[in-house]
Amino acid sequence: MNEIEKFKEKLKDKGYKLTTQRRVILDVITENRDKHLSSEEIYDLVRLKYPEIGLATVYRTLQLFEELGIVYKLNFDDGRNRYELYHNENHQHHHLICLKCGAVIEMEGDLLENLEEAIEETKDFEIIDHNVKFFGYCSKCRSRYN
Amino acid sequence: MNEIEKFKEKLKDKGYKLTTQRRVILDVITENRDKHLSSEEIYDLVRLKYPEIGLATVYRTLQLFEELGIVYKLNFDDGRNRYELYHNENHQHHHLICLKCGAVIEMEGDLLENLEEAIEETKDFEIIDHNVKFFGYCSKCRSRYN
DNA sequence: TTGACAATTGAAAATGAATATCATAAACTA
DNA sequence: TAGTTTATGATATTCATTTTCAATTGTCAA
Ligand SMILES: [Mn+2]
Ligand SMILES: [Mn+2]
Ligand SMILES: [Zn+2]
Ligand SMILES: [Zn+2]
Repeated sequence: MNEIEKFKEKLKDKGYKLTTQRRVILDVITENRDKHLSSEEIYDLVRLKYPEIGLATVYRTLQLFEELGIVYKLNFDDGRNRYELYHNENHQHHHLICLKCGAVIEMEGDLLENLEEAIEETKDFEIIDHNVKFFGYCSKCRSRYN
Repeated sequence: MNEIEKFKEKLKDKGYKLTTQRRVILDVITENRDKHLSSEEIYDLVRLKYPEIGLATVYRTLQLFEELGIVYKLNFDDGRNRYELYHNENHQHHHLICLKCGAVIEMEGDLLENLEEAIEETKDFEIIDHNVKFFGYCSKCRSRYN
């Protein structure tokens, strides 16, 4: 079963229809799997392939994709939602955000075992997901420091 | 030197004036040091003491307090800014947010040594601050699970 | 203590991301 | 293909936050 078929099935499962718009939006996100695009950035890219699309459709579709577990919503504190393709391992990649140039670097590996264990024990809190961001200076920006 | 004097000095240092509005806003935040209030919640509390204050002043002041390191801006993904008093240790308390009741629990202690070390080494990234949130179910919500 | 001047304020308008509304259009299904 | 349902695009709306600007207030030197 190919990618599109899987996608179609995921939609059909919940009574959603496969539309050109949804397909194009998925394409754009897939072609930019390394990026962390905002809704409007996605809108702009989608319009290159499908100029008639409406902005509301993009917003609606991103919401839908999040529900379906196709996409993961990110918050980089820049006042807009950002999205990345959901890969199973999502619960263990962190984002490093450069305070100077805004670069976003991914850190694979969870490495939160200590902390999560301490939380579950001392706070009796069942962790479902986490959101870990580091702010600082990337290597480029460090070299041309002051 | 008392609290107000310190505050006055912090302002004067950068050419800011000590106004009644700023003093009242600081009071409200201080009296709620255990909470994580949003801008509008702060506005409502401030109005009880100083009804003539304008909403814009509250927003402006919270921004200013953040610049001055008096207050720390939080993002709990609920579409509004929240603030807490800055205490030196800020770089090491995490927030646990209950997905059911919205409770916010604080987890003292950093416990990110492993992770931060790995980042600084493998990514050559200098960490200035981090933002760590855990989403899950608090003990109350766990007991009346389903 | 006063006055000059810069900083601050409140009210109101403006912004910007996201959502809601609704008539029309496309997808699915029998 | 017809009939039903879901989806779409254009537009209006919401809501938090920011901007604007005339009027007020705090500071500090004289
Ligand atoms: Mn990522
Ligand atoms: Mn806190
Ligand atoms: Zn950088
Ligand atoms: Zn709870």
